[in-house]
Amino acid sequence: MTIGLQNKRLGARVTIADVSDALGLTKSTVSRALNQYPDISETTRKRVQAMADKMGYRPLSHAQAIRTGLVKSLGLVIQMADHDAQRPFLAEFLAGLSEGASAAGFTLTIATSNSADQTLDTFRALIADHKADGFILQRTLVDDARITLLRQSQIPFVLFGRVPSHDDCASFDILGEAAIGGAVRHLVSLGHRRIGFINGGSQYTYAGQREAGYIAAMQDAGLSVAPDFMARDAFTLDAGEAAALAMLAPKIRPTAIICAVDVAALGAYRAAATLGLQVGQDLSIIGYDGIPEGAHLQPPLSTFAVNFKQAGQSLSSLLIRNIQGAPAGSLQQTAKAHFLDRGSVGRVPTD
Amino acid sequence: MTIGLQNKRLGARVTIADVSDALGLTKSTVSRALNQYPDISETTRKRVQAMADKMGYRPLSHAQAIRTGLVKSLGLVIQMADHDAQRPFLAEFLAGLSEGASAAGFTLTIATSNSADQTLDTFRALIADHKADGFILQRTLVDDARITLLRQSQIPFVLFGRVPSHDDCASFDILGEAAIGGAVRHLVSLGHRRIGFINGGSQYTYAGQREAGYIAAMQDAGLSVAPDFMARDAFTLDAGEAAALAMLAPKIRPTAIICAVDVAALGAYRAAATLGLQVGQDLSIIGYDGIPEGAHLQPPLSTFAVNFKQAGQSLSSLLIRNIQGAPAGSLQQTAKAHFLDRGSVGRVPTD
DNA sequence: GTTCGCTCCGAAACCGGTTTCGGCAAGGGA
DNA sequence: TCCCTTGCCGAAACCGGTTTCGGAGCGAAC
Repeated sequence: MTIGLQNKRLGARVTIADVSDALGLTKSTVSRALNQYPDISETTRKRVQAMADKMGYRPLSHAQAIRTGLVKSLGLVIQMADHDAQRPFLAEFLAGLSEGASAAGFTLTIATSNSADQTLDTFRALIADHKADGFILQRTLVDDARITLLRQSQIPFVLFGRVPSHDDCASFDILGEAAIGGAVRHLVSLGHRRIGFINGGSQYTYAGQREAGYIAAMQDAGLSVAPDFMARDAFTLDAGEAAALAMLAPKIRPTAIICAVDVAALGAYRAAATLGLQVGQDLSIIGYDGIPEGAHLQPPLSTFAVNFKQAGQSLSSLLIRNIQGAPAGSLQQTAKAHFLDRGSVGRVPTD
Repeated sequence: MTIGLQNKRLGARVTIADVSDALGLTKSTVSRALNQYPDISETTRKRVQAMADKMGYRPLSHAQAIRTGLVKSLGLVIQMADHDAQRPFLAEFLAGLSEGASAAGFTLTIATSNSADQTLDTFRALIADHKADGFILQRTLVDDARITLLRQSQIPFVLFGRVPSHDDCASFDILGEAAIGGAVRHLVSLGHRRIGFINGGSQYTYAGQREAGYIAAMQDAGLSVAPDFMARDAFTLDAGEAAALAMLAPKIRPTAIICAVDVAALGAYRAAATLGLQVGQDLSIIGYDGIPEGAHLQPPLSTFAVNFKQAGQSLSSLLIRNIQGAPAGSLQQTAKAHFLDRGSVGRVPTD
């Protein structure tokens, strides 16, 4: 009999009650069957599953949420900043996050903010309204208030980056230290011995890692790490230009400069032009990030590209596992940046 | 007495029952009071509101959703494409959408797709699971399957663009025809009479509008619209270069070229360089979109910039009004692109 | 003094699921 | 044969809200 289906208006959603009515079972049995409860016989489990598929039943996630507490959504708060190297890759990053999320039946809830304070407020609001089961934190800071907030709220989260003071968090990161170390070794193999390093914003965790990679590789090569050959907090074109100019001004100057962020490398190109140095010949430059502008430079910038789509996928998959109960400490992954050798690197000039 | 609060564990969410208990009222009264029902006295309404504020009560949107049918979320499906001029502005666009949404208590649910077919599947999934109350459709097509799908699903949506065959939809759009028309008039005022036009992808609705703006302004100025001076479907750098080369090859060639999209203008720069033409002197070029690369060209590209943040805000606000019952036909807004006069335009060359 | 009509709130059903609890029937051991 | 598990499902409570319905209380009209 199809009693109970009669009063349904056409095109209305098929509920769990519709499925149970069609089978002559109760809602509870159907629910437990679909959720793999052990006290349902294999026979009826398959029967229920088949009927649910046939009728096109899809549970309403927000109806489930009120009992289970899971809204099946991942949260991302994008903080607007002028100088954000990840900006050109936002689409790829979102694509990765989205694919990783939807593969597990999760969706992506995003919000934006204009300042660090507003970011925290946004997090508080999203948490209070339980808009997401967990959050992705990109651009991690050495001292990151978001982590503190999420920790005390006991909400799952995953870091895009590694934070030394919170090394037990779930995280995914690109091995910046390995990339920069590789850059040093590559330059050394081309005969360079005076290699400068222009770092990015010290407040970000990546800066410490890339600097450590630089120093370690220099020491391994038996090269001195001269303070004059190191700059910090250059995460804009202008700052990169200024740092490069300062580094290149003395008589004894580097024959190669590694920039922790591509935008700083753009500034280094300008500095080279100002000083009449030919990039790739008189001065080798290696960047990091793989921003589109780098490809249009003359010569094109050799740099380390990051696969942001892959990063997004890994992050959402890690976060979902954390939400489903896996301990955060066991959810840590890393990947390598990919070197794009495009022309701004050459043998050490013979003078 | 605080009976009923005792068995609450610390830090647990404050529910509507907690509020009603604290006031000695029932859940239903509190609910109706907070939702401005007319059958609640002003006195108790204020009393309830005050207590709710004091206790920090915030209704769970997904708990409301199961009865009201509103999840208070706007959906956006981002289709990945290599040649998408809006890509660099995705962050601004999202910021606008997010601000407009959160101002009304809505959040943003986003998904990505890799093809038109997958986009439709994604929409179907989001609709089936009722993940959003309405959708934003950007990059509208002349023949847009998303519109058909959403129409027959009877889901609210708003277009970023105007679609002639669906002119009764809620929409926001930049007046591309006005921008291109303005470009023509500007060039005419500088003495140009042979003005070429390189259009973008014909499948997009913007192409028809910008072309119409070009033709109308040319005719208004008493200038002929030569077929040789018009190209279509150039939405990549290479295509723009090819179109510009073809247009500039004959003896009688345009002294100015208007490109419907900036990436095509990048190609036009290349073509000019190939032919030994100095941009801004021998050849004037005007673009449209305001992509970042344009600013780094020599000379910087004069182009029409779009305020994507504003667009996002308007779109989400229009969509929310539609969701709340306003007829789609009454929800149509337009805005103008902003001309950035940066150096790629000059007086007509005297030869 | 009834009756009528309002205003305002409580009781209870409802939304679409999940989860606890209890019980029936079949099977096994003593 | 009786009792005790065990497997399997139904009944009902529950989650956190919304909405319908009905009725108590009060003032005004007759």
